[in-house]
Amino acid sequence: MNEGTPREIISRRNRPAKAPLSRDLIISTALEILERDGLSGLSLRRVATALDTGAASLYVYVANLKELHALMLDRALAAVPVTEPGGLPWRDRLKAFLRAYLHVLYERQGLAQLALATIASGPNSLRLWEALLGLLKEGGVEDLSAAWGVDLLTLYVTALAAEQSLRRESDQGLGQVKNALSTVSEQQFPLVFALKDVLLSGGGETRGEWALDVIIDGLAGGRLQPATSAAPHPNQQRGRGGKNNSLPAA
Amino acid sequence: MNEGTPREIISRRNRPAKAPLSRDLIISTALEILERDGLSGLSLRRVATALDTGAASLYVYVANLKELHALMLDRALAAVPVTEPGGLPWRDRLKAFLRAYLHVLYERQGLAQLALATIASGPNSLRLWEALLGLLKEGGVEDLSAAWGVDLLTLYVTALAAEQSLRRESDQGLGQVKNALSTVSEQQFPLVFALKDVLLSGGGETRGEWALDVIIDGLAGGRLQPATSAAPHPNQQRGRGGKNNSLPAA
DNA sequence: CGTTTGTTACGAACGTTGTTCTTGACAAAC
DNA sequence: GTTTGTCAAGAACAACGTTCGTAACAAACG
Repeated sequence: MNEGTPREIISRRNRPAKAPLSRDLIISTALEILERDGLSGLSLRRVATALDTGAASLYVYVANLKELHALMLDRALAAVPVTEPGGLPWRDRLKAFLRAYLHVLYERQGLAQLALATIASGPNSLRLWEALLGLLKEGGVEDLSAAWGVDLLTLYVTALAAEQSLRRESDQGLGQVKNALSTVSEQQFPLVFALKDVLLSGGGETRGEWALDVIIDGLAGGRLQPATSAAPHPNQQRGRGGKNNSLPAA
Repeated sequence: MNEGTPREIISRRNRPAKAPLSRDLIISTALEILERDGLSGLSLRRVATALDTGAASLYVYVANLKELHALMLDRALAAVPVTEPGGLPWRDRLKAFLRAYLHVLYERQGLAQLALATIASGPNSLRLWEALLGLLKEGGVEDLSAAWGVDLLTLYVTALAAEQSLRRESDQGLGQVKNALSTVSEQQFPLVFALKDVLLSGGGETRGEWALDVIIDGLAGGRLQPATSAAPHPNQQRGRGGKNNSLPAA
């Protein structure tokens, strides 16, 4: 453990053309490979080859492939802006933020799938959490709902990006579902049969917009009071639509 | 392709103790291994070893590891019941259904992570889609919202189960976030600092219940009319709180 | 009964993967 | 000039998915 020694990672030997290895360089190179070849094309050995070195050399700067994944995710999340664009209402700002989040995940091939498999807890994740909490509290969402809402929103945005990312590799992803839907018999699954075209519609932006609206509606409108006790009332039917908000506990 | 020949997969040679290989047997064995060792512990070779055979033998019945994953997922989803328990209101039935769905995914170790990485289009998925569509339409959700809502609900339930499943491998999952949260400075991220305990609270059932309520609220209350055109109004502030439920179709 | 045919089982092998061990090279400190 | 600490990187290991070739066997055919 080198504690107390604030080591600089400057190149100690003067290599002529080859840049010295560093954590940042490894992360950048890995992100380039991820963007070019997708998540399945990313491996430690490929990163090492791109850096013109051996795979073992990377283990000085990165403990694990998992740790590299986490570092890559946090680095990529730096591209999500949190500065609010001005005097827009909180709901529009929240949607803009989530849209930007979704966009960053959707932009880089394989990043969303990486985000799903990685628990994000780096400094950039904290920055996004802070921004989300601020927006939710600004909208009048109470503390507990805001805290859990952060998790709900980030989790769903990530999952949505990953799903749409899977669909882009179209032949296996969308084609398989399309095939299954086209062979559905009306008698067995009448609703699926009737809506099979609608089920596949709305690719790309439209669907994400709609979904974000749904969740924000649920978060903002319900003014939810999650049960703080471990065992909530089983029949606590939280009121919807403004009516019967105060049911006596059954 | 052997079309027209309805081949029976009965054992052709009379093996004394060893059961004959079959697709179903492979799937069952794979699910057992998944439950015991998790997704990372599942491999074709392990399945083959458990079946007392070589890995190459499985390729007669299963084209791919990916295909085996899809088959496993569909088999596991057969455990989700769709029969409604009686005269309960649709909202309770929907929640019960989703709870059961979540439970099945959460029960088997690694199944949720498998579900996230696999595009489900087997017969059992169709069965669940049909049930979900029925429940949503019963609640007055219109066609387009219902169709997209099926995707939203299943995607989120899967992601939620996977997240909580990741947390069960506690030392890496939850501990990492807990660590990051404990070292947050109040000045840099005041909101995260203030809510750091709440952010981690509500493990297991409570959080899932709350999240399902939020989404159903958003789906049912908004009476959403997703924009069918590519460019919806930017300032269309859809009504909340039970008022103006009957928007004219845009 | 002998031969052919089609299918299943499975060892062997190939190319990758993540990770560790070990050796060698080099700059700085003594 | 020698020692020390750090980084680079080749070699090796175990495990992976997948393919190839071959042996075993039931059924069909002569």
